[in-house]
Amino acid sequence: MAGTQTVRRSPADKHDARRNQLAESALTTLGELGYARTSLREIANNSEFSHGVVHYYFHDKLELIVYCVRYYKAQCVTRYDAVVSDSTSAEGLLDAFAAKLVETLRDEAPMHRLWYDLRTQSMFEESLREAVTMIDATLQEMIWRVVSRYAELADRPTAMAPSAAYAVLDGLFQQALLGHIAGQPEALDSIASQVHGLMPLMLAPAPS
Amino acid sequence: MAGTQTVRRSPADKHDARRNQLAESALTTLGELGYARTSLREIANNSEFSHGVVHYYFHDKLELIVYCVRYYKAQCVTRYDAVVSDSTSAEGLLDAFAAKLVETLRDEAPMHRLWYDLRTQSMFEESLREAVTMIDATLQEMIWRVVSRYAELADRPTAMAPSAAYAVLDGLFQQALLGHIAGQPEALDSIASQVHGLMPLMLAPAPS
DNA sequence: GCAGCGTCTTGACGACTGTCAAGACTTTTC
DNA sequence: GAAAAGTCTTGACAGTCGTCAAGACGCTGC
Repeated sequence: MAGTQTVRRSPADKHDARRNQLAESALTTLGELGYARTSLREIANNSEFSHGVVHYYFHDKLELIVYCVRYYKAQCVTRYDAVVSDSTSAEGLLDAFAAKLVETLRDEAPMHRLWYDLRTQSMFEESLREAVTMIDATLQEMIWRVVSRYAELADRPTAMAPSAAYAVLDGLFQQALLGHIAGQPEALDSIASQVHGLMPLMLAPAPS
Repeated sequence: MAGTQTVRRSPADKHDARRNQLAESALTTLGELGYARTSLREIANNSEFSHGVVHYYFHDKLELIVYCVRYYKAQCVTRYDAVVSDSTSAEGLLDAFAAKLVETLRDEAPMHRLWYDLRTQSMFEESLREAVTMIDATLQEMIWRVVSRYAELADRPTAMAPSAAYAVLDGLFQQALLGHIAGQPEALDSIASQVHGLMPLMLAPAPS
């Protein structure tokens, strides 16, 4: 309460800062190794601390993982906001959206395979389910902002429910990620053209 | 070569039979626990053998897993063949296909979450990649047989590449599986109606 | 019955894991 | 500057894992 100036921060803030610092180290490790092969010692090795410190800031390994997942969400959710707000035509939005998809696929593949890993693990481990369900809903909203804005710019109503639109685009993205990681160079171009072909189908037929 | 009658089988056949028997025990365990949490001892517990026998029939844990994945494929690949061959109209095929999707989702959820688990793990573990890529291609062909037959019956050309059609339907299926396992009762009805809405979009617009 | 072979069990090994307690080091407080 | 509180390291624990060697069991051919 008192003394929280620019330099000096409250102990609670510092505590949270350390948790975030550990979360970032953990996310790096998780993105490299995947959920199953990531140990607390390996996470600590990728940070500037020793392995015991994790239990000072997190009660559990699971608490750390869930914290990481939620922390990661905050970075994801605004990814396409610029695409939505900056586009002035349906075609322009589509191009920008596809380009952003390709960019995120190329630059953040480890984070995305981690997401798919965690989502799949939640089918086996109930403790992950709540966080995963919440993020999945957030991602669906994110996609829907793109699709509904696309419909608005095209002056045509949407022809698909938000959940279906998300599932379908997610399927394309996941396939592209798989191909990209497997070393197929055509995966990036492929996702772009597939998205260009698919998005118009999400709108009601144009009044011709 | 000699003496292979109805009753007596060659040692090589018996060897293969044991491998398949172990593969089935392994698949049961993998479907319950997932790739990461499945140990060789647990697999052996779900069979009538002890944990050491695995190393008699398989060199590695990984060799067992890959063998399982390939073994599992043989059961998958013909799943929708009856749908394709028995349908006489586009609407009939669509209904049968959607019903089969719901049935497989309801009755074989563990096997499918295992498939998604292994496919995701292949993004981290290269040794799984070859088998996964091969199965993915086989599944894509399976889906394409459905879609192209659907187009044939509807007397309209397809408007989507095989890979896109597979990715899109796979996305819907995965979302439904996730919902179903998370205990959402509406997941089964939802996938049926979503597929009904999506499949017509895979064909070129009807000449009206 | 005995040797030989294929099959399977048992028990052990080294490595790795999450967890936690004991204490060292640093910072804050009075 | 001493005491107290907060922060971090070290080392150990119990457990699990994949792997493998040694040997037991059962079957076949002689």
